Amino acid sequence: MRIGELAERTGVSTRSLRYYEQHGLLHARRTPNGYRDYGEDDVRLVSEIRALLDIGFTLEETRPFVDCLRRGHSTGGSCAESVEVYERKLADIDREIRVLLARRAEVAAQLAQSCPGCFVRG
Amino acid sequence: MRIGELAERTGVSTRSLRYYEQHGLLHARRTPNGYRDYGEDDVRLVSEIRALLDIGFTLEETRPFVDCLRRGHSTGGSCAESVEVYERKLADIDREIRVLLARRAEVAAQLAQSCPGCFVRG
DNA sequence: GTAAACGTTGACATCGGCGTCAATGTCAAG
DNA sequence: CTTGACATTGACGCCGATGTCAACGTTTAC
Repeated sequence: MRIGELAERTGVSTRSLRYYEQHGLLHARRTPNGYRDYGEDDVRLVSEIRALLDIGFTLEETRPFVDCLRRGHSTGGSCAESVEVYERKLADIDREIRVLLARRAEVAAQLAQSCPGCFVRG
Repeated sequence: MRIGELAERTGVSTRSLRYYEQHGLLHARRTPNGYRDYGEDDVRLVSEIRALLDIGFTLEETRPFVDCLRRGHSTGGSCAESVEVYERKLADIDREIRVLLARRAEVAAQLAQSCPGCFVRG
C-alpha cells in the first residue's frame, strides 16, 4: 500500500510516517515510480510506535520495540531491550512524579503563606 | 549596580537578566554610557522570578508576582492576581500528576504483560 | 597606550515531533 | 489534453528559556 493508505489506516499523518522513516524506524520499499510501498506488517509497526509515543516514549525509545516486532516477536515488548526501556521509562516517570509532588507542595506552601485564607486540598 | 553584579548576586546569567527585561519583567535605568543600572530592589525582583521559574512557572506567570512586589507588597504572592496564578498552577500540576500516574499504570501493565516475571513496585 | 574586564545589541542554536508550504513528478478518469 | 488526487524531497516554523558568538563601545589599571 502507499503512504496515504497507511496514514489513513493508522491515523498517523504522512508527515509523521516520513519522519519515522527518516529516523530509521520504518523502511519502505519503493515502486518503480519512487512511491513508498508498505506491507501489512507496517500497519502493526506504526501502531506500535504511535502507542508508545502516546504513552510518553520518545521516538528513539520506540526503536527496540520496532526491532523486536521486526524480528518476528508477537509483541514489541517481548525482547530484553524493550523490557529495559520499559523499566527505564518507569523510573523516569516515577522521578517526574516525585518532582511534581515536591513542586506541588512548594506551591501549596507558598500559597498558604501568602493567602492564609486559601485552603488547599491535598 | 551594573548587570554583572546583579547577575552575581542573584545567580542569574546576564543573558537571562536581559531576557527578563526584554519581556518587560525588569526595568533598568541607564547610566550615561548606556549601561544598565539596577537598584537593591531589583535583587529581590530577580530572586522572585528565579524562585518561581524553578518551581515550574513560565516567565509570563511570574509577571503578577513581580508587579505585586513593585507595588510595594512584602511578598510577590500577596496580590489577588498572584493567588490566581498559584491556584491555576496547582491545578496544572495536579493534572500533570494525574497524566503521569495514568501513564505509569499503562507502562507497568504493558511491562507486566510482556514480561510476566518482572515485578513492578507501585 | 594598551590590555583586561566589563558593557552593548543582534542573531543563531538547542530540543522533538510534527504542521505546512513550495516546487515538482505520477497516474487515473473525464 | 487536462484536471485533480496523490506522491516526492527539502526547508522553515513552533515553543521557552538560555547558551553562545560576533562585532563593537567603555572603563579601569598598569
